Amino acid sequence: MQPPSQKHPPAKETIGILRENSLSMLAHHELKRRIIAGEFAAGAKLNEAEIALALGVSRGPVREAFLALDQAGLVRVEKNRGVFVREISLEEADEIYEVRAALEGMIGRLAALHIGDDEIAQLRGIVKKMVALDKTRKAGAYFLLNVEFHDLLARAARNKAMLVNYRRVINELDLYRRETITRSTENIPISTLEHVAIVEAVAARDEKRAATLMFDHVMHSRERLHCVLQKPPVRAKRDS
Amino acid sequence: MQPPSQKHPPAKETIGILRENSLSMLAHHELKRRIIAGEFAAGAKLNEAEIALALGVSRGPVREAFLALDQAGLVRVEKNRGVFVREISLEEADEIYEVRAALEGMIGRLAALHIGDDEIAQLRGIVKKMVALDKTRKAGAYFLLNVEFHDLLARAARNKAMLVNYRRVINELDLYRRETITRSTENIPISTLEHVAIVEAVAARDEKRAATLMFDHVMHSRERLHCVLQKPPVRAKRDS
DNA sequence: GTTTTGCATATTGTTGACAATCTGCAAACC
DNA sequence: GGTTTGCAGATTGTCAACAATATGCAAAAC
Repeated sequence: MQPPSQKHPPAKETIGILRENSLSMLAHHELKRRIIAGEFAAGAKLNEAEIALALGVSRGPVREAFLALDQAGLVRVEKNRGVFVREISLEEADEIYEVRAALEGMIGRLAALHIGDDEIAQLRGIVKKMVALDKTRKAGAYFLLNVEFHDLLARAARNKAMLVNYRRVINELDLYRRETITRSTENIPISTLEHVAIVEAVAARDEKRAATLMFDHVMHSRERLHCVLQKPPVRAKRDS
Repeated sequence: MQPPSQKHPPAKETIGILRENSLSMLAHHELKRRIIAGEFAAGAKLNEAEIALALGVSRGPVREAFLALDQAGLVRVEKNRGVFVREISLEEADEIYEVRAALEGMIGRLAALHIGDDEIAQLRGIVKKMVALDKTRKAGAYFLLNVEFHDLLARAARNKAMLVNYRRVINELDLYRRETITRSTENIPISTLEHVAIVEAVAARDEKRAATLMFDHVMHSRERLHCVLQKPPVRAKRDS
């Protein structure tokens, strides 16, 4: 990538990273990061040669990363046409919210069983910051706290398979939420109340209540999203 | 792969498949099929060159397929060492069962809302065959009916995201179940009774009951697995 | 006898070249 | 004028060669 004739090129650090990860994996992680961070427009075409050049590798590893990202649901691959950042429609987001609700319900149940006291304290700290933010109504800061809150609970569930599945679903949802540019702040107080109730249930080791509260919290979030978009939720009726 | 000088090489059929799928995708699907079918031993090393030769393609597409299969949780990739058919430990299987229970609960709920009368009839047909099998105690045939039963319900939920996630989890579980070679048949009657109850709840459009029954059914399946293995389920206690 | 070192082999990681396909535009045709 | 046909350029799909790494074995060292 660059001549090795430099005082101390990242050296030990870089060499360690290169030892563990192939260029494909590096490309995979970097592209994943950029997509989630929103550095590519939704539906944007990702040019193989261009990205290979930008990452300083050849097209092979980039192609391998693309296939992996396709499985992760972050890009869409069309034969002979290219790969595109996945676009999530409102209908798809609704479906994914239902998957998330199922997972979060179980996460609440498991967290109530396995969470440690230190983690409960951390949850309380996050909620405290959320309450403080209610006054300022800063959507960006609240969003980050919300992500941290739910990820902490997901880790507290002590279930690696659950954590992997949860994060994949969250990544897909972020792909959509990125499109609803600036999210409304009017619902923050309600959401915060729900978070408070969840922490109490988990801290009380009440698995049934934690599961129900988490499930409902996600489904309410979905409804709140529709409120903001001023559209009724889809699939409320029965089809054949 | 072979000289084109043959009367009618698959022609239209093959050309159509080749038009839609790249060799990477073909390799991905074929390897996925073989892994799920159990044609590779658990933990077996998959040699790039060997498989490329067997599939009649070069190593490139095979490598791309490997990375995708890694994301799908079917193989494990170790840098500079190779890819191996993923081995699922009992502890991992326990975790995955909890993910599955969460998803199946939601599937029961959604299926009760959206399933069609024709599908209810199909479910009843499957259960009928299961009841008939109770007498013969053929584990293999029962296993296939069970897969069909749950997949039909998953499709009846009318949620593509849910279906994708459900099938991925099932594939991972099959990796484990394949190891518990011949499964005990003693629990078939109990499992069948649960299936009957589920169909009734779904047919009655009772979403709450369908959700609970499906969730419990999966968790009971997990317990039955442990019974057969004569080991207590893990993670019954609380860790820090 | 045990451990270590060094090589030979096999396998994976990466690359650049070539083939196949798509896209856009302009000329020809009706 | 509108449609079709046929390039030219760009992009993707595939391959085979080369580089880097791991593995196993034999010889040397202690």
